[in-house]
Amino acid sequence: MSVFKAVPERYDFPAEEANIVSFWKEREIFVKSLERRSGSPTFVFYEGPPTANGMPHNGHVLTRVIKDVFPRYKTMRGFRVPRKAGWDTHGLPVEIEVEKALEISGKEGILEYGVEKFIRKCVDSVFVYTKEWEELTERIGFWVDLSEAYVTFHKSYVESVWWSLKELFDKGLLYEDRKVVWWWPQGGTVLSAAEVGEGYRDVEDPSVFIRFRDADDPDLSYLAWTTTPWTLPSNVVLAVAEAGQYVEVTTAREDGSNERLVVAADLAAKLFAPPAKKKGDEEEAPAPEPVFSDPFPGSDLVGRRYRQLLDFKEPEGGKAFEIVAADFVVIDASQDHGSGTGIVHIAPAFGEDDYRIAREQDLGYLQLVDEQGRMTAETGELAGKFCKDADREIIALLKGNGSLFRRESYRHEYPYCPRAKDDPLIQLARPAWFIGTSRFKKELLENNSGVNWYPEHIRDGRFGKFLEGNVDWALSRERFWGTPLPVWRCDKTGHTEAIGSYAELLEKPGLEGTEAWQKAVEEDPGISEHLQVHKPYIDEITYESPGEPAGRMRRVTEVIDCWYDSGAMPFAQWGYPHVEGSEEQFSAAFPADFISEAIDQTRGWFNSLLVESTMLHGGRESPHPYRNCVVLGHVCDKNGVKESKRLGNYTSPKEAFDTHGADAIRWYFLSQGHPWTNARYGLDRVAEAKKDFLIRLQNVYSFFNIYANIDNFDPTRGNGGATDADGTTLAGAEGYTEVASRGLMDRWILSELHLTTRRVTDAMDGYDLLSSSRALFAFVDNLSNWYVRRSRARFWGSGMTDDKLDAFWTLYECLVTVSRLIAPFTPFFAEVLYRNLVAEPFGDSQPESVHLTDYPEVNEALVDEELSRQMALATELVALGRAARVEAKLRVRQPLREAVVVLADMSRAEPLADLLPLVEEELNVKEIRFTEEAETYVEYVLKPNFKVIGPRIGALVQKLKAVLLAADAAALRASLEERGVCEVEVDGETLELSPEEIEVDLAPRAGYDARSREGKELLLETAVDEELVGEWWAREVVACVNSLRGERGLAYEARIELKVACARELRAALEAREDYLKGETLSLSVKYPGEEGAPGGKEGKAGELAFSIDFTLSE
RNA sequence: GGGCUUAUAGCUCAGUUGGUUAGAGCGCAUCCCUGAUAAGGAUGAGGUCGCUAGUUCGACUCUAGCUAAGCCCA
Repeated sequence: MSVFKAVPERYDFPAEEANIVSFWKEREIFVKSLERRSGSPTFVFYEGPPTANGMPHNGHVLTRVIKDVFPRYKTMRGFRVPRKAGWDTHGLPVEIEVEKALEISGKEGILEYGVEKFIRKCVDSVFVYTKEWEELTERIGFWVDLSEAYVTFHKSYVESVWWSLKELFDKGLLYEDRKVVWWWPQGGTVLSAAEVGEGYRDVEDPSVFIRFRDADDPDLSYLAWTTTPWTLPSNVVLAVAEAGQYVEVTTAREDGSNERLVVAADLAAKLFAPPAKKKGDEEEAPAPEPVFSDPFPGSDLVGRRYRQLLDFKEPEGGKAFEIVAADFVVIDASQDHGSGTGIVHIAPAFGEDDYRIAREQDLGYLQLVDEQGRMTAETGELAGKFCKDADREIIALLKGNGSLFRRESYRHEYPYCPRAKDDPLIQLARPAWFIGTSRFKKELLENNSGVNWYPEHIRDGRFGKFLEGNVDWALSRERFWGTPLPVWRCDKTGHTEAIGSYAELLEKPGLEGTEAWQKAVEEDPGISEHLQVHKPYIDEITYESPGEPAGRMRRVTEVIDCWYDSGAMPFAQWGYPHVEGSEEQFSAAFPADFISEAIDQTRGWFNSLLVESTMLHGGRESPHPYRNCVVLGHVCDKNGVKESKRLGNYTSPKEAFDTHGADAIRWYFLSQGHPWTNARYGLDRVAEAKKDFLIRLQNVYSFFNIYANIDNFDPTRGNGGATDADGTTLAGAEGYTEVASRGLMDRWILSELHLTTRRVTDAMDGYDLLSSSRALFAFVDNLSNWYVRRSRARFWGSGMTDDKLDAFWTLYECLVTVSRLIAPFTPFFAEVLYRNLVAEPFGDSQPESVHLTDYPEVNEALVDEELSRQMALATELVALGRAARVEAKLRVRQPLREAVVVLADMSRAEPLADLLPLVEEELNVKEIRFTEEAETYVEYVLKPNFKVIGPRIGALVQKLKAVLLAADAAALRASLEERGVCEVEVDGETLELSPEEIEVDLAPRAGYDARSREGKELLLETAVDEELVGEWWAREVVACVNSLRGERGLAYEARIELKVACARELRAALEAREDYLKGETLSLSVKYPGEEGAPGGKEGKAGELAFSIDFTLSE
C-alpha cells in the first residue's frame, strides 16, 4: 500500500475536476471556508448581478474567474469573505425576449395582450437560463452563495429601492422634466439606443436653407439649415457659436432689390457660389456678385431678435425668437453640411441639444407634433398630417412667405423602427423623471478619486471624464417590467409624493385598489408574491389627496431604469432599511473591498453604484461603495474581434470545459496578460496555457509520486499528528533534516519557494494578477527544469540515504506549498495535489481541503537571496558553456578537461565555489577555472554607468563615454581597485569617478573561441585525451543499456546481468570503469561475449566504435 | 463628431520614477535526451518598440501632431 495515490497514466483534467466538484459539494467546503473565518475581519465582495435571461458566454467566464480568485485568496489570508450572489431581473431585454416569444411588439401590442399576463411572462422569462448559469458557476469553480442570492424584482429589494427614491424625492433630488428620446410614433413607444442602432437606413431627406427675418430690419435675415422641415413650426430660437466668425452677405433678390443674409464666414463662399452653368444654357446677364462684409464674432449676434417663421402658436414659458449662443454649434467648412450655415435652428421639443440649451438658457417650449407624430390642431391646414409627410407642405408655406432660401436633398443615415421597417423614428421630448446627480458632481469626483482602479487610468480617464460631464440621470422608463417609480400624484392638484414601502402605502387615508392583487392571488395561489409591488397591481392603488378631498393620488405610470436597481444592491440586497437586521448587515458589508466587471460597466454598474452611494450615504468615509475595482477587457476571438452572437465567432464555454478543464481556462485568463486588455481567446490558447503550467506541474508531481512510492517515503512517519504541513511541524517526522543542513540545491529551491511566496502575496495584495501568475510560472519552471532535472540522480539510487531523504522532503515541501499558492488560481488541481500529498496521508490532523488552509507565509529564514543570485550566475555560465559546446560540435556525453571563466567582476568568483560542481556536471567538464590572466583572453571595455553619472555630469556624459573607450582600461581598473577612485580628463576637466559610476564589460580577444555575455566570458578547452574519450565511451554504453531497460519496461530498481559485444579498445575502456558501468545500469555482472556479433539486444556507437548489448534479469 | 484605450519579434503578450545589447511563451531552424517518455531539454535566427516632430547629455518610456484598431457616447 503506497503512501501516495498513484498518478493515473493519462491525467484527465476535466474528469478530475468533476470529482473535485462533487467533493466540495459533499463536504460543503465553501461553507466550511466561511465558518473557519467566522470571527475574522470581513473582506467585502459585491457581486454585480448578471441577467439570467441570456446564455452565459466566455466573457462571463472571465468575469467569474476574476471574481473568484480574490475572495479565495483573501479567505486563505485570514479574512471572512461572504459571497452573496445576485440576479438582475428587470429591464427592456426581458420585455423584448417575451415580446419575441409572444410574437407581439411595442406598447400597443403589450396593452392588447394584457399587462398582467405580460408581466407574468416576464417573471417566467427571467430565469430561463438559470440552469446554465448555475452549471457554469459550479464548473468554473466560482464560489458564490446562490441560495441566498438577491433578486432585483423581489419585494424586499423593490421596497429598498423605493426607500432610496423617497429619500431623494424628499430632498428635491427626484423631479419631473422632459427628455428628448427616439420615439416610434406609430407604436407610441421609446426605443432604446440599441434598437435605434439596429434601424439605421440610408435615405434621402429634404435639405432646406431658411431665412429668419430680423425683427426690426426687413432686409436682414439669418440663414439656418435643417433636414427636418417639420420641426420648423416649433422653432424657438436660433443658436450661434459665440467665438465663430460670421459675415453679412449682400445679395440681390429676384425682384432686384438687395437683402442681407448672415452666415458663418467660412461657409459663406460655398453657400453663395454662382450656380454651375449647364451646357446649352443661354448666356444670361451675369447675376451681381454677392458682397461680403468684414467678419464679426458670433457674440455680436447673441440677443438679436427675429420674427417667428410660421405663427401657429407662441412658445410657452421662456425666451423665444432671439439668437443665443450654444457650445455645440461648430463651423466646419470641410464637412459637406455640418452646421450648414453656422446658425442652428433650435426646436427644444425635437432635439437633445436643443432641449438642453432650452433648460440652460431658460427658453420657451413649443411642440406642434403630437405623440402619434401628427401635426397638432394649432397648425391649421397641416393639422393631423404625419409630421414627415408634412415636410413638403411646410416647405411650400415657407416658399410662399419668402422664407425659403434654397432647397436641396440630402442623403444620410436615418433610423427606422426595427420592428416596423417603414416607420421612421422621430426625436421627441417626453415627460420624464430625473435624479439631480449633477448637483453632486464634486462629491462624485471626490468619491471616485479614492477608488483604486485597475487599471489606474479609468479613474481620471474614461470614468473620470464621464463624471466630469455628468448630467442629471433620466431615471424613468415608459415600460412595464421594472421597479415602479414610487411617486403618486393628485389627479386634481398635481401634488406629488413618494412612497418608501408597501406598508407605508397601506397607511394612506382612503386607500383603494388593493383588491386587484387579492384577486390575482385568488385566481392563482402560486403567483409570485413579489409581483405585488409591480405593475399592474401597484398602479391600481390610489388614495386620498392630502388637502384636496376630491382628488385621488394615483401612481405615475413609469418604471425606473434597471441600472438603478443594480446600483442599489449594497443596501437593497439586504432589504434595507425595512427588513429586520438589515441595518447591521448593510453596515457590516459597506463599502465593498472589491468588485470587478467588464469595461462596459463604467457607465453602468460602476456608475450607478457610485452615484447612489454618493447621494444616499454621503456622510460615510469615502471611497464608497467600492474601494478596489478590477476592470476587465472583452473576450475577443483570435483576430481580436469581440465575440458576439451575430458573428458566431466563439466556442461555447462548455466546449472548453470539456476539452481542457476549468483550471486551464482559469489559468489562461489569469496569466495571458493584464485582465483589462482584451483577451484573444481560443481553445488552442487555453491548451497552450495548460501545457506550460498545469501539465508541467503535473509532471513534477508525477515524478515525485513515482519515486516516493518506490522508496516508501512517508511524511507522516513518526509524526502523524503534525498540525500543519508547512515545514515547521513536519520537522518532527522521521528522517527530517533541517533545511540549513541540506545541500545547496535544496536550500536554493526552498529559497526560491519563499521568494515566490513573497512575490505572489505582494502582487495579489496589489490586485496584480499578471505578476502573481508569472511568479508562479517561474517557480514551476525552476522546480521542473532545474531542481528536478539536476536532482534526478538523487532519487534513482537504491535504498534510502540521507541525501535522498533530503531530496524527498524538499520536493515534498515545494509541492505542498505550491498546492496552496495556486489554490486561488487553479483551485481544482491545487485540491488534487493537496488531497494526495497531505489530506490523505495525514488524515484528520490536517484540513480536508486546501481551501481550508492558510495561504503560505514567507519564511524569511529560508530566503537566501545571495544564493539565488549565485545560482542565477551559475545558470548563465551553463548557458554560455552549452552555446560553446554547440559551436564546437562536442556532444554533452564527451567529457572535457576544463572551462576557463572570466568575470568582469571577479569578486563574484569566490562565492560561486560551492556551485561550481553543478556547472561542471551540467557542462560535463572536469574543472571550471577562473583565470588569473584574464587579459590573455579578453579586453575590458569601460562605459559610464549612465543612470548613476548622468545626473551628475549632464551633457559631459557622451564625451566621457568616448574617453573611457579610448582609455587604458587596465590602468583605470587598477586605480579603482587600489584607491577606490580613478581620474579621467574630459574636455579639459578632471573627473573623479567612483566604481559605481563605471561599468565594466568584456570583449573577447580575437583568436579565441569563446562565449561572452554581459560581463561574463567562458572558454572551453576542447582538446580531449584517452581518459576523456574512455569516459565518453562508457557513458554511451550506459545510455544504451538504460535505453533498452526502458524499452523492455524494466522496473526502475530491477537488477540485471549485462553482456556487451564490442571491439577490444572499447572493452578495455569499459573494464577500467566497471564500477561506474555497473552502478549506472544496476548490473550485477558484465560479460564480454566477443568482439563481433550482437547478443541480440540493442546496438549503439561510441564515437566510431560500434557495439551491441543485451542483458537478462538477475534472480 | 467627442472621450478613453491600444499599437513592442511571424503570433500572443511583458517591459517597474527616461540610462545606451528591449524580454517571455508559442511558432520556426538546428540539435540533444530517452529511468517524468503519448514527456523533457539546449542553441539559434527573428525587433529603425505604428509614423512625424519636439524636450533631453540620453526616449520603447515624456510632450504635440498624425495614422490605424477597439470600446463607450453622440
